[in-house]
Amino acid sequence: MQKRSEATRNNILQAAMQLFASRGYDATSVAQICQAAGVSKGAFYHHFPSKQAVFVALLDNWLNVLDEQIAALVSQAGSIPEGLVQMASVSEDVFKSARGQLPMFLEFWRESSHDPLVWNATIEPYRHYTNLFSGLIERGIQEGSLEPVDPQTTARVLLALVLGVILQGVMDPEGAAWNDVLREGIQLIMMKGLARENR
Amino acid sequence: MQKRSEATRNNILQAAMQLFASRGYDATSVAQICQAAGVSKGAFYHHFPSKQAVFVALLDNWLNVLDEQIAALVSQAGSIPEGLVQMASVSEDVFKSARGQLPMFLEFWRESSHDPLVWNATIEPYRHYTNLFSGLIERGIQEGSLEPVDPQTTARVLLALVLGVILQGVMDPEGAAWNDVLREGIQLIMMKGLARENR
DNA sequence: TAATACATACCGACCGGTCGGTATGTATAA
DNA sequence: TTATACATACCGACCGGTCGGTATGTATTA
Repeated sequence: MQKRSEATRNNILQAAMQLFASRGYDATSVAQICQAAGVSKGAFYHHFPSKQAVFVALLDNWLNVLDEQIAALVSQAGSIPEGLVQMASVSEDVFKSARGQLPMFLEFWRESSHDPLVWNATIEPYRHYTNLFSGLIERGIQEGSLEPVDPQTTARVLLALVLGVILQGVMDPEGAAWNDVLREGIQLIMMKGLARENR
Repeated sequence: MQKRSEATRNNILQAAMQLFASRGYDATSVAQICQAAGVSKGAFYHHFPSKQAVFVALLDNWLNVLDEQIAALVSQAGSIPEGLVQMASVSEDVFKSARGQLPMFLEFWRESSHDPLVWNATIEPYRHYTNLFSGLIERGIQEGSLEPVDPQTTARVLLALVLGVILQGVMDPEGAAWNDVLREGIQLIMMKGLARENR
C-alpha cells in the first residue's frame, strides 16, 4: 500500500498551507515545511518537484473545494434572486471553514499577478465563475425576476463585493462580522437601493 | 544644495516601485533596485536603512496621494448620495493614474497581513476611511436621503466593492472596463436593487 | 529482490546588509 | 580669494548566512 506515502504527502501539504498562510510564500523555506511536516527534504522532493509545485497543488485543492461549494449552491437555488441571496448565508460556512486559510487567498492572488503559471491556473476558474454568475443573472432577467442590467458587469459587481469582503476579512479578521457585511451587501444590491428618493 | 541627493532618492523609489509592482517585493533584490536606479548599493543604504524602509516609504507616498484624492472628493460632494455616486466617476482618474502601480496595492495588502509594521501603517488609514464613509452615511440618514441602514456595515460594503474591483483589475486589467463596473456597482447599491419584485 | 519511500549530506547561487574609502560640495576663516 | 576643515553623497568589494535543489545512501514494502 501507498498509505504512508499519501499521509506524508498530506502532511507536507498541510504544513505548507499553514506556513504559507502565516508567513507568506516567499518567506517560508522548504526546510521549514519539512520540519513542520515531520519529514525530510528527500521526502519533500520525492513528492513534489519544487516548492512552487506545492503551492500550485494547494491552489488546485482550494479551487476544487470552491467548485463543489459553488455547485452545491447553484443546484439548490430556487429562483435566481433567492439563490444569490442564499449565497450569502451559506458563505458563513465558507468563511468559518476557511478561517486560518484566508491569507492563502491573498497569496494566491498576489502570486498569480507575477507568475504566469499560477495566473493561468487562476484566471480560468475566475472567468468560469464570472460567466456562471452572468449566466444566472441573464436567466433571471429572462425570467423577469431581475432588472434588465448588463449581466457581465453585474456579475463582476457581485464578485467584487465577495472579494472585497474577503480582503477586509484577511486584513482585519476581528474588525467586523464579515458574514453580516456580505449578507447586507448582497441585500443592498439585490433588494432595494440605499437612496430613498429612487426617482 | 542637495539636489543630486534628492534625485537619487527619487530614482531609488521609482525603480523600487516598478520592480516591486512587476516582480513582487520579495523577488526584488536590492541589487536589482540599485541597477535600475543607476545607483550603487552604498547610495541605497545611505538613503534608506533597509529594503523594508523603501517599501514603507512607498506605502506612505501612496497613502498620502490617496488621502488628497479622497479629501478632494468629499469636499466637492453635494448631497450624500450624489457625492457617493460621483466618487465612481472621479475614480476613473484614480484608476488611470494608478495604471502600473495597482499591483503595488496587492503587495501592500499582502505584506500588511504578515508584517506588523506595515500592518500598523495600513490599518490606521483603513479605519479612518471606514469611519469617514460611515459618517457620511450617517449624515445621509439624518438628512433623510438614505435608508436607515447600519452605517458601519454599509461603509464596509461600499469599501468592499471598491477593493473587489481593484482586485479584479489587478489580476485581469484588460478583462473589463473596471471604471464602469465600479460605477454600476455603486449605482446598484445606491439607487435601486437588482431584484424586480421588491417585496 | 526490486521498486518505492524516505533520510542525510551537500552544493552553488544569491541576498540583505556592512564597511573602508572616495568624491563632491559647503561653511569657516585668513 | 583661497586654503582649511568638515559634512554629505556615493562607490563597490565583501561577508555571513540562507535558500532551493541534488546526489547518494538506507529503510520499507510488495
